[in-house]
Amino acid sequence: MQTANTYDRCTTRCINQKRIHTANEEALSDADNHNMAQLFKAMGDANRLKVLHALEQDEMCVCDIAAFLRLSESAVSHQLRLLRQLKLVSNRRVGPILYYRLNDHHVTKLLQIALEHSKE
Amino acid sequence: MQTANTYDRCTTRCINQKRIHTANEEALSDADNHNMAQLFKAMGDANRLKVLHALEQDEMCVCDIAAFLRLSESAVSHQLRLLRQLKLVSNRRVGPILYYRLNDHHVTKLLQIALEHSKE
DNA sequence: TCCATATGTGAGCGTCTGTACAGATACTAA
DNA sequence: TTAGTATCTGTACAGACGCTCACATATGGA
Repeated sequence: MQTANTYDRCTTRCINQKRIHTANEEALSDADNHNMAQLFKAMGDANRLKVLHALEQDEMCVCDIAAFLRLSESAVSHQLRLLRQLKLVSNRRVGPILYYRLNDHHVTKLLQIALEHSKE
Repeated sequence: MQTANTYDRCTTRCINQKRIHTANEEALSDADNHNMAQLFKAMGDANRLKVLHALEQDEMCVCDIAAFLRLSESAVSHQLRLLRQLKLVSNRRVGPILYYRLNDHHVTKLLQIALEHSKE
Protein backbone atom coordinates (compact mmCIF):
# COMPACT_ATOMS: atom_id res chain seq x y z
CA MET A 1 0.00 0.00 0.00
CA GLN A 2 2.26 2.73 -1.22
CA THR A 3 -0.29 5.48 -0.98
CA ALA A 4 -1.19 4.75 2.60
CA ASN A 5 2.45 4.63 3.64
CA THR A 6 3.20 7.88 1.88
CA TYR A 7 0.30 9.56 3.56
CA ASP A 8 1.16 8.22 7.01
CA ARG A 9 4.73 9.34 6.64
CA CYS A 10 3.55 12.82 5.71
CA THR A 11 1.16 13.21 8.57
CA THR A 12 3.84 12.36 11.09
CA ARG A 13 6.10 14.99 9.57
CA CYS A 14 3.74 17.85 8.94
CA ILE A 15 4.60 21.13 10.55
CA ASN A 16 1.25 22.73 11.09
CA GLN A 17 -1.58 20.27 11.59
CA LYS A 18 -4.09 23.05 12.05
CA ARG A 19 -3.18 24.69 8.74
CA ILE A 20 -3.79 21.39 6.97
CA HIS A 21 -7.15 21.10 8.65
CA THR A 22 -8.12 24.60 7.52
CA ALA A 23 -6.98 23.89 3.99
CA ASN A 24 -9.14 20.80 3.92
CA GLU A 25 -12.15 22.68 5.23
CA GLU A 26 -11.76 25.49 2.71
CA ALA A 27 -10.94 23.13 -0.16
CA LEU A 28 -13.25 23.03 -3.15
CA SER A 29 -15.33 19.92 -3.73
CA ASP A 30 -13.68 17.22 -5.80
CA ALA A 31 -16.26 17.84 -8.52
CA ASP A 32 -15.60 21.57 -8.70
CA ASN A 33 -11.86 21.07 -8.57
CA HIS A 34 -12.06 18.49 -11.33
CA ASN A 35 -14.23 20.67 -13.55
CA MET A 36 -11.94 23.64 -13.09
CA ALA A 37 -8.89 21.54 -13.92
CA GLN A 38 -10.66 20.30 -17.06
CA LEU A 39 -11.39 23.85 -18.11
CA PHE A 40 -7.83 25.05 -17.58
CA LYS A 41 -6.43 21.94 -19.26
CA ALA A 42 -8.60 22.60 -22.30
CA MET A 43 -7.21 26.12 -22.48
CA GLY A 44 -3.66 24.90 -21.81
CA ASP A 45 -2.89 24.08 -25.41
CA ALA A 46 -1.52 26.65 -27.84
CA ASN A 47 -3.75 25.58 -30.73
CA ARG A 48 -6.97 25.45 -28.73
CA LEU A 49 -6.12 28.78 -27.17
CA LYS A 50 -5.61 30.29 -30.59
CA VAL A 51 -8.99 29.01 -31.72
CA LEU A 52 -10.79 30.35 -28.68
CA HIS A 53 -9.22 33.75 -29.18
CA ALA A 54 -10.14 33.76 -32.87
CA LEU A 55 -13.73 32.85 -32.02
CA GLU A 56 -13.95 35.87 -29.75
CA GLN A 57 -14.06 37.96 -32.91
CA ASP A 58 -16.49 35.90 -34.95
CA GLU A 59 -17.62 32.37 -35.69
CA MET A 60 -15.55 30.18 -38.02
CA CYS A 61 -16.09 26.95 -39.91
CA VAL A 62 -13.88 23.92 -39.37
CA CYS A 63 -11.79 24.12 -42.51
CA ASP A 64 -11.13 27.81 -41.97
CA ILE A 65 -9.92 27.04 -38.48
CA ALA A 66 -7.71 24.32 -39.96
CA ALA A 67 -6.23 26.80 -42.43
CA PHE A 68 -5.78 29.36 -39.66
CA LEU A 69 -3.95 26.88 -37.44
CA ARG A 70 -2.16 25.25 -40.39
CA LEU A 71 -3.37 21.93 -39.08
CA SER A 72 -5.33 19.07 -40.61
CA GLU A 73 -9.11 19.30 -40.45
CA SER A 74 -9.20 16.01 -38.59
CA ALA A 75 -6.95 17.33 -35.87
CA VAL A 76 -9.10 20.44 -35.59
CA SER A 77 -12.24 18.36 -35.40
CA HIS A 78 -10.79 16.38 -32.51
CA GLN A 79 -9.91 19.57 -30.66
CA LEU A 80 -13.32 21.10 -31.33
CA ARG A 81 -14.99 18.00 -29.95
CA LEU A 82 -13.12 18.47 -26.69
CA LEU A 83 -14.08 22.15 -26.53
CA ARG A 84 -17.67 21.19 -27.34
CA GLN A 85 -17.79 18.56 -24.60
CA LEU A 86 -16.66 21.16 -22.09
CA LYS A 87 -19.31 23.57 -23.42
CA LEU A 88 -16.68 26.13 -24.37
CA VAL A 89 -17.90 26.28 -27.96
CA SER A 90 -21.05 25.41 -29.83
CA ASN A 91 -21.89 25.26 -33.51
CA ARG A 92 -24.62 25.99 -36.00
CA ARG A 93 -25.07 24.18 -39.28
CA VAL A 94 -25.49 25.94 -42.61
CA GLY A 95 -25.94 23.21 -45.13
CA PRO A 96 -22.91 20.97 -44.87
CA ILE A 97 -20.86 23.61 -43.07
CA LEU A 98 -20.59 23.88 -39.29
CA TYR A 99 -19.82 27.30 -37.86
CA TYR A 100 -18.28 27.24 -34.41
CA ARG A 101 -18.60 30.03 -31.87
CA LEU A 102 -17.78 30.65 -28.23
CA ASN A 103 -20.41 29.29 -25.90
CA ASP A 104 -19.08 30.52 -22.57
CA HIS A 105 -18.78 34.14 -21.54
CA HIS A 106 -16.16 33.12 -18.97
CA VAL A 107 -13.68 32.24 -21.69
CA THR A 108 -13.25 35.85 -22.72
CA LYS A 109 -12.55 36.90 -19.16
CA LEU A 110 -10.07 34.09 -18.66
CA LEU A 111 -8.22 34.99 -21.85
CA GLN A 112 -8.07 38.63 -20.84
CA ILE A 113 -6.64 37.91 -17.41
CA ALA A 114 -4.16 35.38 -18.77
CA LEU A 115 -2.98 37.94 -21.29
CA GLU A 116 -2.41 40.48 -18.54
CA HIS A 117 -0.40 37.85 -16.70
CA SER A 118 1.75 37.04 -19.72
CA LYS A 119 2.50 40.73 -20.23
CA GLU A 120 4.30 40.90 -16.89
CA MET B 1 6.69 17.39 -46.28
CA GLN B 2 3.47 16.44 -44.54
CA THR B 3 2.92 19.83 -42.94
CA ALA B 4 3.22 21.74 -46.18
CA ASN B 5 0.85 19.36 -47.94
CA THR B 6 -1.68 19.58 -45.16
CA TYR B 7 -1.55 23.36 -45.25
CA ASP B 8 -1.80 23.52 -49.02
CA ARG B 9 -4.77 21.20 -49.00
CA CYS B 10 -6.48 23.37 -46.40
CA THR B 11 -5.95 26.63 -48.20
CA THR B 12 -7.55 25.26 -51.32
CA ARG B 13 -10.61 24.21 -49.34
CA CYS B 14 -11.18 27.08 -47.00
CA ILE B 15 -14.57 28.71 -47.16
CA ASN B 16 -13.90 32.24 -46.11
CA GLN B 17 -10.43 33.45 -47.00
CA LYS B 18 -11.08 36.89 -45.57
CA ARG B 19 -12.12 35.50 -42.19
CA ILE B 20 -8.84 33.59 -42.00
CA HIS B 21 -6.96 36.76 -42.82
CA THR B 22 -8.74 38.65 -40.05
CA ALA B 23 -8.10 35.86 -37.58
CA ASN B 24 -4.43 36.01 -38.41
CA GLU B 25 -4.31 39.76 -38.02
CA GLU B 26 -6.10 39.69 -34.68
CA ALA B 27 -4.15 36.69 -33.43
CA LEU B 28 -1.98 37.06 -30.37
CA SER B 29 1.78 36.90 -30.78
CA ASP B 30 3.30 33.45 -30.54
CA ALA B 31 5.02 34.49 -27.33
CA ASP B 32 1.82 35.69 -25.66
CA ASN B 33 -0.09 32.66 -26.86
CA HIS B 34 2.64 30.37 -25.56
CA ASN B 35 2.80 32.08 -22.18
CA MET B 36 -0.95 31.93 -21.78
CA ALA B 37 -1.00 28.25 -22.69
CA GLN B 38 1.72 27.62 -20.12
CA LEU B 39 -0.30 29.40 -17.46
CA PHE B 40 -3.49 27.47 -18.20
CA LYS B 41 -1.58 24.21 -18.47
CA ALA B 42 -0.07 24.81 -15.04
CA MET B 43 -3.55 25.33 -13.64
CA GLY B 44 -4.92 22.36 -15.58
CA ASP B 45 -3.97 19.77 -13.01
CA ALA B 46 -6.21 18.86 -10.08
CA ASN B 47 -3.38 18.75 -7.54
CA ARG B 48 -1.76 22.01 -8.59
CA LEU B 49 -5.18 23.66 -8.64
CA LYS B 50 -5.86 22.45 -5.12
CA VAL B 51 -2.56 23.91 -3.94
CA LEU B 52 -3.19 27.27 -5.56
CA HIS B 53 -6.60 27.48 -3.97
CA ALA B 54 -5.21 26.54 -0.57
CA LEU B 55 -2.52 29.19 -0.86
CA GLU B 56 -5.18 31.81 -1.43
CA GLN B 57 -5.99 31.50 2.25
CA ASP B 58 -2.47 31.43 3.66
CA GLU B 59 1.07 30.27 2.98
CA MET B 60 2.00 26.61 3.53
CA CYS B 61 5.22 24.61 3.85
CA VAL B 62 6.03 21.74 1.52
CA CYS B 63 5.31 18.86 3.86
CA ASP B 64 1.99 20.36 4.90
CA ILE B 65 1.04 20.64 1.23
CA ALA B 66 2.09 17.01 0.82
CA ALA B 67 -0.14 15.97 3.69
CA PHE B 68 -2.98 18.09 2.35
CA LEU B 69 -2.72 16.52 -1.11
CA ARG B 70 -1.91 13.06 0.30
CA LEU B 71 1.04 13.01 -2.06
CA SER B 72 4.76 12.41 -1.56
CA GLU B 73 6.87 15.46 -0.70
CA SER B 74 8.97 14.77 -3.75
CA ALA B 75 5.99 14.96 -6.06
CA VAL B 76 4.89 18.19 -4.39
CA SER B 77 8.35 19.65 -4.76
CA HIS B 78 8.31 18.92 -8.48
CA GLN B 79 4.93 20.62 -8.86
CA LEU B 80 5.99 23.62 -6.81
CA ARG B 81 9.04 24.03 -8.97
CA LEU B 82 6.81 24.29 -12.03
CA LEU B 83 4.58 26.85 -10.32
CA ARG B 84 7.69 28.75 -9.19
CA GLN B 85 9.13 28.82 -12.72
CA LEU B 86 5.89 30.32 -14.00
CA LYS B 87 5.98 32.88 -11.16
CA LEU B 88 2.65 31.66 -9.81
CA VAL B 89 4.09 31.06 -6.35
CA SER B 90 7.11 32.20 -4.39
CA ASN B 91 8.58 31.10 -1.10
CA ARG B 92 10.28 32.38 2.02
CA ARG B 93 12.68 30.38 4.12
CA VAL B 94 12.36 30.04 7.89
CA GLY B 95 15.30 27.93 8.90
CA PRO B 96 15.04 24.69 7.00
CA ILE B 97 11.38 25.22 6.18
CA LEU B 98 10.15 26.83 2.97
CA TYR B 99 6.76 28.54 3.10
CA TYR B 100 5.07 28.90 -0.27
CA ARG B 101 2.57 31.62 -1.14
CA LEU B 102 0.76 32.92 -4.20
CA ASN B 103 2.86 35.30 -6.24
CA ASP B 104 0.35 36.37 -8.86
CA HIS B 105 -2.83 38.30 -8.23
CA HIS B 106 -4.23 36.98 -11.49
CA VAL B 107 -4.47 33.47 -10.10
CA THR B 108 -7.23 34.41 -7.70
CA LYS B 109 -9.27 35.96 -10.48
CA LEU B 110 -8.76 32.97 -12.73
CA LEU B 111 -9.83 30.57 -10.00
CA GLN B 112 -12.94 32.63 -9.30
CA ILE B 113 -14.04 32.73 -12.92
CA ALA B 114 -13.32 29.04 -13.43
CA LEU B 115 -15.39 28.23 -10.37
CA GLU B 116 -18.30 30.22 -11.77
CA HIS B 117 -17.96 28.27 -14.99
CA SER B 118 -17.96 24.91 -13.24
CA LYS B 119 -21.11 25.86 -11.33
CA GLU B 120 -23.09 26.08 -14.56
C1' DT C 1 -29.66 7.39 -56.77
C1' DC C 2 -24.75 8.69 -57.13
C1' DC C 3 -21.16 11.75 -56.20
C1' DA C 4 -18.67 15.58 -54.09
C1' DT C 5 -18.00 18.34 -50.11
C1' DA C 6 -17.64 19.16 -45.03
C1' DT C 7 -17.06 17.18 -40.82
C1' DG C 8 -16.77 13.41 -37.30
C1' DT C 9 -14.69 9.21 -35.30
C1' DG C 10 -11.63 5.19 -34.02
C1' DA C 11 -7.09 3.37 -33.90
C1' DG C 12 -2.24 3.75 -33.74
C1' DC C 13 1.97 6.09 -32.72
C1' DG C 14 5.40 9.27 -30.91
C1' DT C 15 5.76 12.57 -27.25
C1' DC C 16 4.76 14.77 -22.97
C1' DT C 17 3.47 14.52 -17.99
C1' DG C 18 2.88 13.23 -13.13
C1' DT C 19 4.54 10.31 -9.80
C1' DA C 20 7.70 7.28 -7.12
C1' DC C 21 12.22 6.17 -5.81
C1' DA C 22 16.91 7.08 -4.68
C1' DG C 23 20.12 10.20 -3.65
C1' DA C 24 21.78 15.17 -3.15
C1' DT C 25 21.55 19.63 -0.88
C1' DA C 26 20.43 23.13 2.81
C1' DC C 27 19.87 24.25 7.38
C1' DT C 28 20.00 23.41 12.59
C1' DA C 29 21.57 21.77 16.81
C1' DA C 30 24.54 19.10 19.62
C1' DT D 1 31.88 17.63 12.69
C1' DT D 2 27.98 14.59 12.98
C1' DA D 3 23.25 13.55 12.91
C1' DG D 4 18.62 14.76 11.82
C1' DT D 5 15.06 17.36 9.41
C1' DA D 6 13.17 19.73 5.26
C1' DT D 7 13.45 20.20 0.61
C1' DC D 8 15.25 19.56 -4.09
C1' DT D 9 16.71 16.95 -8.18
C1' DG D 10 17.75 13.11 -11.64
C1' DT D 11 15.82 9.10 -13.48
C1' DA D 12 12.48 5.84 -14.90
C1' DC D 13 8.02 4.42 -16.12
C1' DA D 14 2.86 4.17 -16.66
C1' DG D 15 -0.62 6.81 -18.45
C1' DA D 16 -2.40 10.88 -20.93
C1' DC D 17 -2.18 13.74 -24.94
C1' DG D 18 -2.05 15.47 -29.87
C1' DC D 19 -1.58 14.32 -34.39
C1' DT D 20 -2.19 11.43 -38.63
C1' DC D 21 -4.46 8.06 -41.29
C1' DA D 22 -8.32 5.55 -42.83
C1' DC D 23 -12.91 5.35 -42.78
C1' DA D 24 -17.72 6.78 -41.41
C1' DT D 25 -21.42 10.13 -41.48
C1' DA D 26 -24.14 14.13 -43.14
C1' DT D 27 -25.71 17.37 -46.46
C1' DG D 28 -26.78 19.00 -51.10
C1' DG D 29 -26.80 18.91 -56.07
C1' DA D 30 -26.89 16.37 -60.56
